[in-house]
Amino acid sequence: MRARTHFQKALVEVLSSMGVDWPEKTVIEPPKDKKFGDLACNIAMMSSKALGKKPRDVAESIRGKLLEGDADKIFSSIEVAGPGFLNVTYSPAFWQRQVQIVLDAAEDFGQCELGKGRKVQVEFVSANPTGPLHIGHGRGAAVGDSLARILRKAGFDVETEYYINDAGRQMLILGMSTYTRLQQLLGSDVELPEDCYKGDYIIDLAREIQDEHGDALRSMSEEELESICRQHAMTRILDGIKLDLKTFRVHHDIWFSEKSLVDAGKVEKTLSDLTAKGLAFEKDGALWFDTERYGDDKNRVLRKSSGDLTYFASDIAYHDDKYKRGFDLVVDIWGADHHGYVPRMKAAVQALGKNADDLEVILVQLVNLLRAGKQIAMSTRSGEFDTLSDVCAEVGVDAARFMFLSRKSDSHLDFDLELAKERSMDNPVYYVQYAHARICSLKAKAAEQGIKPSQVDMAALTGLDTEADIDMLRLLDQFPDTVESAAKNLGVHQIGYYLRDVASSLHRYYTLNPVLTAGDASLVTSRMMLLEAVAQVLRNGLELMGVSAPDRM
RNA sequence: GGGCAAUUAGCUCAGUUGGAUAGAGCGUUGGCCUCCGGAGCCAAAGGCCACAAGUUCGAAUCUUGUAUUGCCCGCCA
Repeated sequence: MRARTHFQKALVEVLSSMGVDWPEKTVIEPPKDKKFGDLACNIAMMSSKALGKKPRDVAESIRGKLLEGDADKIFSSIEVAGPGFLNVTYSPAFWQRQVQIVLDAAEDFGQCELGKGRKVQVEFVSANPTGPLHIGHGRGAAVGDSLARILRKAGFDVETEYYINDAGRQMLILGMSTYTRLQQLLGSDVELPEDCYKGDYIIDLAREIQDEHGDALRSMSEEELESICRQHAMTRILDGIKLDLKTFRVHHDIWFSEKSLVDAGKVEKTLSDLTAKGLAFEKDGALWFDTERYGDDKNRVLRKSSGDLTYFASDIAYHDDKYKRGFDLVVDIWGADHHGYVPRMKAAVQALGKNADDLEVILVQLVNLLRAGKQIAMSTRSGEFDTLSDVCAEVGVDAARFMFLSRKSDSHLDFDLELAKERSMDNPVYYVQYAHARICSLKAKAAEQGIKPSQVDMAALTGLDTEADIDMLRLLDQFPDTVESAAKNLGVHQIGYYLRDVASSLHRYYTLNPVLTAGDASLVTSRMMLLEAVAQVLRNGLELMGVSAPDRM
């Protein structure tokens, strides 16, 4: 059993014997300072009012009952400290069993029950298929994909989705851009209209059409040509996006077409439903949604006086569709410049009969692309920007993903290409991977010497009794808590910080404690098993980030 | 003008239901290769958690105000 689980269970028993309910704000956590033991709990302060006694007195009586019930001497000490904290220290034997727990669970170690099978959808990237993915999309892709992995690990039933904006004006502009480029290739002296996409990739697409259809193009009508251009451009760009994401180890279960919503009449249906409920109304020739009643600054237009639908209208229909598919929680990952869009979307969700909390929006801040400290200018309009595939090709998928996940989503990220290639602590992906490779190297060497830890009796683990051993074990025991916390707070970056801690502990352990040359045979094998458990946790953590754990570097 | 977010060591950043003496990396300074991978380790210095009030046993964390910075504010997508 894990330490926190054990402690909580023991406390619940003691409290119920005292006739007190478990206080909601009770916290059990490893204290900042090791001298306060392995775990600290504030339960005496939390329940002192209900018992009508001083926190320290409550703590003392809880302590007594805990020790009474501890027949197997799992606790090596329980202390009352400060204002009434209960600090417990576990026996070495308890910690040594963690090796077995990790090795038995193997790739499932870290799994927890937080989600209880709740259905969650994570929708991310969803870039318009009008051009290749750039580095900003890459961050959203890394965050979304990693979040899905974490939520799965935390016991949620997760589905990932990409929403394809294939119905709006952007597609017309894309078609027009390609069409114009094609005209130019055919020798016509036309200018590219102002709002068109100017990237060179559009010229490539036009050239493909030229190669495919040849002289047949000259006999086609303008409508036919535009349609061919639009179709070809969208299909090819979407294929490119799918390929980029695959290379980036990002997976979407569902690719959902906006056009399919519109064609099925679901957008119109949603609008009439809102109108029927009295939430939408006509004004100045347009149809408005009364988002103000849900706290938005102002009401929003659903259908323009021109008759065109706004994006907001199809977004509402889209989210309605999501909930009708049975998701308990919907997570949307957006660029932070869309933060003003959150209140109206939350309003829409409530109008659909759900709670505002049934939609979580993660805002991903902009990425500053740098090279050796100097900013690289990015602009889709001029067509000069760094694509995700360029960045991956230069620094590698592992470094890119780790870098994207190295900050809270909602804070700006400086992505320095030179730094991402560097092999130093500035670039922790190598630090963490190196820790794993070191263990693998030891294992290989051990195998040469005929040491096979997997066959060793668990009793040998009693040799793991130094402070360094216990520190290591305690840290491994925190992995499931880290997963749970990352899932609960949708804080994807927490995994990377934890892994840096584990790697740091491993490097220290490795430097200060001889493993293969420890002398005593059972000590050698028990240390090998400890390191095997460390490697397992590193692998599991890196897997959550979508980063590889190489055996050799 | 209104709204959202941010402000923590020289730099880049962690710190989430309020907990004990505020942490990490980089950089700086000084050490560690007879030794399983030095892409490593150890140690030191470095802080008024932007500022000011408030809430309470206790505040980097919650409330209010101020300052600075970024972003958003269309019948755009």
